[in-house]
Amino acid sequence: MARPMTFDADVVIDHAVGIFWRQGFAATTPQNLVDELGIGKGSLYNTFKSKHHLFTLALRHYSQQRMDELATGLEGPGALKPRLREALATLAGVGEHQLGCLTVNAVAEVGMADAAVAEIATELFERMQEIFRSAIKRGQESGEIAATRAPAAAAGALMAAAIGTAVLAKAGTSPTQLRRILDAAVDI
Amino acid sequence: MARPMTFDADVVIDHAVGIFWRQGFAATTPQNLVDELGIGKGSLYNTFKSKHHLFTLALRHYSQQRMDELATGLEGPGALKPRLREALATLAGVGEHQLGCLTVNAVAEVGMADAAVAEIATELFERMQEIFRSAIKRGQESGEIAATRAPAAAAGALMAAAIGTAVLAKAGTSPTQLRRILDAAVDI
DNA sequence: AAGGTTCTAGACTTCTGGGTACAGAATAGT
DNA sequence: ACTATTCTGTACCCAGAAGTCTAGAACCTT
Repeated sequence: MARPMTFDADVVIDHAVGIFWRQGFAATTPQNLVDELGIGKGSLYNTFKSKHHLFTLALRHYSQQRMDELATGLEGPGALKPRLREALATLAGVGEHQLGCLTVNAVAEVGMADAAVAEIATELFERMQEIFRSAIKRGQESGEIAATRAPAAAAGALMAAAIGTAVLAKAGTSPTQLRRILDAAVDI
Repeated sequence: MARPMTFDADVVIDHAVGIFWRQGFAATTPQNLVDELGIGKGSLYNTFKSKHHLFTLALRHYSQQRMDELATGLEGPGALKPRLREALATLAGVGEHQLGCLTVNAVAEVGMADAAVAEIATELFERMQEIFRSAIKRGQESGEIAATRAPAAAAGALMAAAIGTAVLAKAGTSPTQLRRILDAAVDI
């Protein structure tokens, strides 16, 4: 018994991800959002409360999507290393957008000063490490990776490499060089 | 035949590094700078032209300082690996400020959108990789590191690990965990 | 088809970021 | 001591960021 919303909030959040990704949080104005999302300011603030809140929603959406992608990308039979390489390259956006990782950007921009962002980022990093860890463990069981290495620490190193590569990608490092770095990182 | 400046520009720049490091570029207001630097707005804009220009000066100052530190830290005789570990930990600010790396933060915040920042960052990354590369080469000559590895690629991987660790540090990861990650990364 | 309710567009308001202008203070040379 | 010059501090300015408010549109129920 009331007028229904003319847009799908999830679609808008998904769209907002791209905007924040390109511009960062501070550099994105409400006007930017209104223009690009194609909804009015009233709807924006009615539905999402504030720019900051929309940002956290976008960040969370992005994190989950990325981690699901990573998990499925590493699963399945066959050689692990090429899968790892590909997964890292995808995470860092090598060769396509070169925008780095939204979460990494967010952490670097606001860091601990923003509790909500810090929490989402911490969650993502934990999940990422866990995904890497289990992949490494599987690799060790199949004999592809030396069993001498502690999976947790190696997973952490992989994660650090992924994050570092994302930053380098954003800084404009060439895809070929990024590939070489990833190859070296995966050869643990 | 004119009134002399009552402050040393280099000292102020050095001080500004800390402010930008803690708060980021966008989140730092001219008022912040005036308050913390202890100079008037007139002097600020007279001497440094704009907030952005001061930022680039601070960033450059920081980069050079950090890289000099890194280079001297890796020189000298003795085992290379502990030196590397220590150098990486210092770069990422493990256990002290945990603010990550100013340059990394800057890249993640503004990225390619700011040509000056991008240039300084690229320079720093190149120099960092070069320092790592020559250290690795020395390690190979002394037999501490397997000669099968390509120094350039390994240096890139080390750099990525350093950057990633800096981000993780800023995200609030515990020093002990960061140490473990660095240990794994250095064991290439 | 009428009414209650919720959504929408966008004009409007507030506030602050970033910077300028200017009056006065401190010097070195003469 | 006087002056030309450059520095300092502060009041001021303007644009735009973030958010509010309201008139009216769209829908569901009955």
